[in-house]
Amino acid sequence: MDYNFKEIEARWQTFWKQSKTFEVGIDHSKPKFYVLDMFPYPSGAGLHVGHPLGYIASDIYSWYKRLNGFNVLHPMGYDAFGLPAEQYAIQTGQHPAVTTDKNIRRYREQLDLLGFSYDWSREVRTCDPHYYRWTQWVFMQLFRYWYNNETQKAEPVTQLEERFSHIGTNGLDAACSELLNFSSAEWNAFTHKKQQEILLNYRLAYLAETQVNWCPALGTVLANDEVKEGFSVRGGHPVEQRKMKQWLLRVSAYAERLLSGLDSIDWTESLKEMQRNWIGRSEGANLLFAVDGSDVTIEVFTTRADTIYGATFMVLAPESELVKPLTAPGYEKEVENYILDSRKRTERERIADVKRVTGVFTGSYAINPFTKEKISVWVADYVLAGYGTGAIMAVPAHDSRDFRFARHFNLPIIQVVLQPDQQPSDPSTWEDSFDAKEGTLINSSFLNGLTVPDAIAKTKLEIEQQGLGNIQVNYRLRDAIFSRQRYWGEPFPVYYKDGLPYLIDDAALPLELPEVDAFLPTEKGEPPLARAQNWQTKDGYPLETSTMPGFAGSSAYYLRYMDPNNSQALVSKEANEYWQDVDLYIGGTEHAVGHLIYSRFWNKFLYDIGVVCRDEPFRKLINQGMIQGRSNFVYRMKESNTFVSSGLKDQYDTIPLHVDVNIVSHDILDIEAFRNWNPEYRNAEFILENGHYVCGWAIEKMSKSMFNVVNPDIIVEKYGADTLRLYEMFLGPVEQSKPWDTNGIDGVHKFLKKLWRLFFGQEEVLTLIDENPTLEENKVLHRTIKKITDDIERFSFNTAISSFMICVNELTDLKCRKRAILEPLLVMIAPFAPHLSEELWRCAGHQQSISNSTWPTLDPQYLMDDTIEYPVSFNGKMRFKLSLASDLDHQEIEKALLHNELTNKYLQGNTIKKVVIVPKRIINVVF
RNA sequence: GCCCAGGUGGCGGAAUUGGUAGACGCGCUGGACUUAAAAUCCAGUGGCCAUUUACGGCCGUACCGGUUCGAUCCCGGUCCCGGGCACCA
Repeated sequence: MDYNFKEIEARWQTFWKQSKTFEVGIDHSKPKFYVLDMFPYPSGAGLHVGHPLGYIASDIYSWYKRLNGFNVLHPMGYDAFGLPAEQYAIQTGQHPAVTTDKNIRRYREQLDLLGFSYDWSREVRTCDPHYYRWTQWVFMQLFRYWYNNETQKAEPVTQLEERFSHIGTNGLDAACSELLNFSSAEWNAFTHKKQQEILLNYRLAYLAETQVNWCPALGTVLANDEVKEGFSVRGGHPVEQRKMKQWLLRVSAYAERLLSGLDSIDWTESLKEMQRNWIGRSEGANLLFAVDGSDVTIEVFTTRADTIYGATFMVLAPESELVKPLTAPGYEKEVENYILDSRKRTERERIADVKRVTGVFTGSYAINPFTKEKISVWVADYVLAGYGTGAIMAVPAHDSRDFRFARHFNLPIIQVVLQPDQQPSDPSTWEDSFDAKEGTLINSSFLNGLTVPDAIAKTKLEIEQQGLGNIQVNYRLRDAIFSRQRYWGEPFPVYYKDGLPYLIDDAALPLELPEVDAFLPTEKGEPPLARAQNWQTKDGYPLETSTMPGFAGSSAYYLRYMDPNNSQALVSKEANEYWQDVDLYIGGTEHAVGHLIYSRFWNKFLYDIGVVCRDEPFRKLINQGMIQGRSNFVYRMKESNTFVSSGLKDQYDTIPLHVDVNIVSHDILDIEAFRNWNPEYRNAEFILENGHYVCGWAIEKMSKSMFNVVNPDIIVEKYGADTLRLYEMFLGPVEQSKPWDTNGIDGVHKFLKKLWRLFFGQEEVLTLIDENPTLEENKVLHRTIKKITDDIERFSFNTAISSFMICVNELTDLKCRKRAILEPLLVMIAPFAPHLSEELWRCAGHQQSISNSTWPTLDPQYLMDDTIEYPVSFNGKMRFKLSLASDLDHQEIEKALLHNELTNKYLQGNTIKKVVIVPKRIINVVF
């Protein structure tokens, strides 16, 4: 019987669905295992072969765990709010809910074709009110809590109010926007409105003024990737930075815990490193600079207080509140113009563009608190308002940006750190700054001769003693801006009274997204929700018109899968305590700092308030690589409709054009299909080589515009889902990016056919032999068990498939048809090729699904070898192999070696200096 | 610019702890089967040199240098490509 994948795959997909094979529930008799994929955003383009890569890997692992006796939670859903659907809605007028639903259905169809073992009864969609009521609910809790630095945990704002009414801010150590001081008497005397304003200063969800990319022509706020060089991508209108009142989440309160939590989880070091950099903890000092002839003080944060004697000027961020008071008469115009100019640049452009040096002098002078020298105060956009205090002391000799600035504006440069083994030199001869992390201090009064670390410590001490500032731990991690001036997102459960925000009743959740007449901002530039009729509470108070950002819905979805239909809670205690946390999380690196920081924050907060039992949500994390496209090219002769085959193209004047990879096979163009592809090519002529038109190729991003998109549907149609699953894994390590090339797929397809033949031979009915296996057969099986188990454990699926190929080749050579060998092999292949395995399992006489069977046990006796083939090297070069009994000791090996005549040949009369013997590995003769 | 990852045959990749570089597969070449094709099977396949009996020799993991008996792997530097950089998700 032939391998008929179409029939087999349809049969088992139906079977799994009907018998709910992969639906799971709480089962205390089994250990739990939670395997999660980062849920997709259902885009209109559907899935291409790159998307399922991680899903296949996680599906294999889920099967593997299931076969090893675990109760495996393996769900899937959709991250369904987002800009593309809204953009499409603006263009076509179609409601985003409609297009999103359509896209989800398409995604589901494509996912179903691949035979994943998801428990679809747990599906979630972030845009579903039953789901987003819990996103809104978490937001409400964030509003109701503040962060106590003393207990390192979130606590109810009601308790904070109580505290204020008893002792005021006395002894309070809270995460807040602004440090406040008041007594209980003052608190009690404040109006209700004033009290609410103050509480907002502490809430974990709070309102604040932030910078946004404002496009006046479109009347809306733009995302960073909608802005290019100061203009909107859509329409090319000018974009400026504007302050706007927005919701923020006080993520920074959790900075220390987000940092230390990394030590307890099994993520790659590189990913942890990215998060550490994102959190950006730095120890330093806040230092106060007086201003000459003014009572304004400039506060700077510096990690390099030791270089204070080299601080020769100061720089304020253009957004700094100090700019205005420090602009001296006569300088207003210039400063004003500079600030207007800098508003045209996005933050990213300001950080990345180090070559362009811009800035303006304020006309003011600060006093260096140590040298007492007057130093000029400047405004420049390389200083960012969001980090530290929005002002810096510039040490041009030892910071490259400060150096370039000083050079450009002719400001003094003083060397204060001397590199080890060097003499002081005149900074005016320098080409660049010396960004000194080590060395000794010079030109620095009481610090002279100290090493950098010692000088830092001594300066800090001095700062504290003299009251010039304070020691401070600073984080680069910023509070997350949580408002979007968009339609297609979660509405805030918030209304305004007297200009202050209040939460709506819990009972009013979910607050559903209202209908609007257009998905655009209003004429006044308000967000789309301002268009909704009656967007207000029952009492007539206006509701918030912003919506939540994309990461809101994805921050706790892994919890909702544990208990997706619970209408009383985000997740029940029982479900959370059973499923606990995600054991394995697979997704792309593009989420390394965004989603993966926010959801850790979100989870820690829920942990603090007792909703979840685990402090960290994702125990182990694997980043899948991207699948790139492999584009094909045809070469058209200029000003003609003649195409030249790749090998001959240099003999003509040609331009390369992308051609659809789906009409090219092994780089040979299907000329007929090409002519039909585009009317323009109907009458195309070709210059062939060896009777073929050979295309050129290149590795590029997989995208429609490159005509290199390959859909899983086409592959499944032609080769079947099992082949696609296998091939995606065979392509290379999951974590690595690699190009998709359909040409190689024959190899794994042939392998599956060969596997099929191993069971069926030429017969119509499958008959396995119940004889005892030979030693050789057992060796093949157990070597494979060892290899496959190891490979799956370390997520090396590509090498696992190679091992299967080797195993099947060997068993085919041995003509093995024995049940005791082939059945364990089948169980191991089931995670990779589930349809084919179920079919053969059934044909072998089993009534139950193969998913109910057990992973084979390794018998180490079959791994032993009596002899070892030692590679013998001379001075590190492998020369010949020596077969020796495996139980020989060091001396016996050396003896055997010296008796071998080849040894003398390669010694060429030299005397042996040393023989290195690594047991069971290698022999190296040194002469 | 900063942070992270990667660079091995014609191609995807393997080498798990510093120990035989190129497993496995694609492609290519030759052969078997066939009227023919498909399918299947067998052999060869990093480069250069040698090949007149046969054993071969040299080079080679982006580039330069170092550590080591031994380096694709560790260290220092350079180049190239990909991802992220806070409103794409």
